[in-house]
Amino acid sequence: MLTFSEENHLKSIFHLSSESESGVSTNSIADNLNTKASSVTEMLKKLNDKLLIVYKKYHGAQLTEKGRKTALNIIRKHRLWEVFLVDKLNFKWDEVHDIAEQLEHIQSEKLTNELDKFLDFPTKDPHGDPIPNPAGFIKFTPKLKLSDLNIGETGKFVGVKDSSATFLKYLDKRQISLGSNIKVLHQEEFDQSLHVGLDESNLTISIKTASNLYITKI
Amino acid sequence: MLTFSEENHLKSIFHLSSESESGVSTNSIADNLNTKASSVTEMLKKLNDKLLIVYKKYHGAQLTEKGRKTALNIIRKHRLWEVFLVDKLNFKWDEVHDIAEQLEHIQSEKLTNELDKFLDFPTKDPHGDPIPNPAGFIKFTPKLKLSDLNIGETGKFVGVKDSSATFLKYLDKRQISLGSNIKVLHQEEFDQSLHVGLDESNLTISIKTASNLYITKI
DNA sequence: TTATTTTTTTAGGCTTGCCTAAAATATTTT
DNA sequence: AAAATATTTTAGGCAAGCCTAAAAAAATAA
Repeated sequence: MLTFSEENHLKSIFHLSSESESGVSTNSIADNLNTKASSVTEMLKKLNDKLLIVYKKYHGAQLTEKGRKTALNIIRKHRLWEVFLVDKLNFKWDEVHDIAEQLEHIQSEKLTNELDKFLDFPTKDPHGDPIPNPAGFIKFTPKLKLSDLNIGETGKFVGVKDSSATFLKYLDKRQISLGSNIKVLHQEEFDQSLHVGLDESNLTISIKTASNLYITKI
Repeated sequence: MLTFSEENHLKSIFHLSSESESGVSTNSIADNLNTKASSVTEMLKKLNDKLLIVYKKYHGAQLTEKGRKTALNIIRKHRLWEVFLVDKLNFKWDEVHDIAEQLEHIQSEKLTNELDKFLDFPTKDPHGDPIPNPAGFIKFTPKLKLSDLNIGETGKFVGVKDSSATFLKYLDKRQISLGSNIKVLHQEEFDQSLHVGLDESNLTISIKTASNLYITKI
């Protein structure tokens, strides 16, 4: 049985691992969890002793297989609860994160699996992120950004890089929603902003926005 | 924002209050929460400072209006989640308590109220206990026990006093379920056990069992 | 490759929530 | 009402998880 703090550190290490090949740095974890490096160091020692990570002083942390499974189970719960909140309780996609951060720590394998069944075994959360299966398998899809497309190409909007409430609400306002097909029509030389076609209408989005939208090429 | 421990103490005081008119004793809270009296004393001081209880040294604790509202909100969440687990996720009534003990601490008013709506505003939890409304109003029904009935009288089984998994599973085995009408046919002089009629069949139940079954007279 | 800067760890401190043992108070018995 | 018992509080300690400041190590720049 892990504490909330231990679980949060594992989750953080998992998320940061995708960005760097080798060990995850102490500072990056501290930033991610809004704590201090010294607190993280303490925790890394503890997780190392519990065989959840491999930690070498001054060289960051890497999840062991056990740690990875544990992290993925937490992420599984987080994402299933997000689906529950949106699909069953009328929450918007920008309102679910903080509540799921609490719910992801509830300990009951049966609960998780019954919830999964109740939701009809969803494969993606409301932000398009994949939901790990009970065995800890997760289906990653290559992360292409809208900003990676060439002029004339079309992408299907399948996920967000930045899932802050601010960004999600902005997408709602622009009526950019998961599943939309977006065609890159033109790029402004001055500020790299993109003119795109979405449904029947055209709109302009900044390069910053475009690089936060995950797409699959069509 | 209260800690889990503060919430648990408030809940405990609320439950124990129904049994004693005046202050709830330190020891009874310690027993209830499986901690020690000295730990409870500390917490009572803290809750007193936060105006959630009135605590006088050596004279136990009583909830303030604020404390009562807070306790009832926790109980509301606990019981709504129990309904969710049984009605939506196929849990048995003896399996839900421990999970609801975790879920009751989730902080989101919107979540609680949306859950309530999703469950179609239930008034009772799976053990027959009333669910407080958002304002902290709770509908108590007089607690008559099956053992209080006279020979020949009939009661409708509406709740359990002891809601331990052991007792609940025992009731399942005897096919005694919420809503059943139970007629007291005869009482054994030797051990006070009761012969009762339930549906089409007759059965014998111990006086201990009978005093754990809440009924309303028919 | 030495000096400077950045990152990480160590040392020591704080709060919360728990504990045991001893002291204080309240309750019950005689 | 005094003595005996039971309950509650105080005192002091411990682990977890956080912090700041100083020391150590690693990375970068000169």
